[in-house]
Amino acid sequence: MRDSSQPTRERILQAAGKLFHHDGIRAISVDAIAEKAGVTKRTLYYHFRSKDDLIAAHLQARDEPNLALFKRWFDEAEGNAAERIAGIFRHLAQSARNARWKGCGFLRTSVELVNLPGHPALVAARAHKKRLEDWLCSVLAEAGVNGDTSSLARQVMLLLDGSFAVVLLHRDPSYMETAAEAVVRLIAERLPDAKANGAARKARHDRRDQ
Amino acid sequence: MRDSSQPTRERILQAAGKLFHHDGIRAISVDAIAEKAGVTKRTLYYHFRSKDDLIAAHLQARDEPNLALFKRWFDEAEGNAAERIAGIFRHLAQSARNARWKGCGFLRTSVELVNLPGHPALVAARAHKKRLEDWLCSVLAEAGVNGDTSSLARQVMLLLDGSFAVVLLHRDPSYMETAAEAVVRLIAERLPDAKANGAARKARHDRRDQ
DNA sequence: TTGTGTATATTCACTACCCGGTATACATTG
DNA sequence: CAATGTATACCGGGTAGTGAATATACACAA
Repeated sequence: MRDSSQPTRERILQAAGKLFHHDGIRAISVDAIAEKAGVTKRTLYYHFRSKDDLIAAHLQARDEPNLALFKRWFDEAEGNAAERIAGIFRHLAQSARNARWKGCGFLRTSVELVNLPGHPALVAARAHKKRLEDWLCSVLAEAGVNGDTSSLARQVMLLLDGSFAVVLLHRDPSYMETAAEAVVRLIAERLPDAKANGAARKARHDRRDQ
Repeated sequence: MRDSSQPTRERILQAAGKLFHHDGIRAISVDAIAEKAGVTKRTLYYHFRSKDDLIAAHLQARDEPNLALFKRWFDEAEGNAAERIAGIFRHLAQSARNARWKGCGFLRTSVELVNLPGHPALVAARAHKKRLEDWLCSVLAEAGVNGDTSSLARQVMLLLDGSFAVVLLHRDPSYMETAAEAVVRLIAERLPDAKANGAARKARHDRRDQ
């Protein structure tokens, strides 16, 4: 593929990203995206086979950067694993205070396409969430969490996606602080370096029994 | 309003409910609703001022029954408050195993209307979720939960709406069992009748200090 | 260097259709 | 008659997607 083709495709994806995020994929027309990108609709259809293809490509393009952002927030946070994961939620709360914040594009897309089971964008959305959950699972395992780390990672995902949904509905970012508290409570007592904590001692004891 | 007007209006609402739930509000046309209800579009517009009005009326009509269902699931469950709230999640998991299950209509509507901030349906959706959270809060308070019951109710709501979102995305009801586990862990250690539990003893001790 | 073929990239104008909502006339009932 | 419903037929506007022509860039031959 030629170099000069990249910018145009990128510009279309960027324009689509902004508009999709702001109004939702069904509310935005192909014409609006083309206009925002400064190209003709016909050019858009040269780079993408259909609107559905464009939606899928948009989510695929967001996968990596989104994951990287979460990892950066985790890396930059201080404290044990529980506190650092909670840090992600606090960063999210900060983002959600911006009026333009519109929740999670992957989640929203999966809702908007609920009646199209095989849609490629749904596949991309699921893959993204799965990758995030797997990363959380590995982080918890590395932190030496007792018991079933994959179950704990799923609980964190429930709180994360719950935050996206609830904050979008109520437009109240404080729910993300609430989620952060829950995350700490669920993880902290399972960490090996929990000090003088009855529950943690009991957990370690249980594990020794097996 | 006349008696004979009620069935027609009801039939329209019921048809709209089924179609909205199955495909989403933006994917369903007014014509489709009218046809499903067995009336002409003009009749529909006699009973409802606009499609937006119909959407809002639909959510308002679902508010009470939905709440009642959750309360019934709670009442019919056995065990302490934590177990009975977890019972709601297990009932939800059972529902979600049905292929026709499509998540929470209130949540989905709030996503589909994200670009229309003042939409009456959004008001209805928020009111419903608030009512549910308030009910949870009162249930927790009656169970004698230690500490901040409203914060705990918010955590349960995060897990509930997180379940709706995640299960809809992955089409995997087992996440609701995971949520049930998290609910039990978050609530149980705060219950006054927790036996020989170090964490619970600590919680009671903290409260005595204040 | 100049001409020519070819793949890439883009534009304008267009179709066929579906959408929410309505004007108007007709029916039923008290 | 008058109020409440219902039916047909229609409107303006927006939708995803396309046909045909054109512009650009570059390889290669004369």
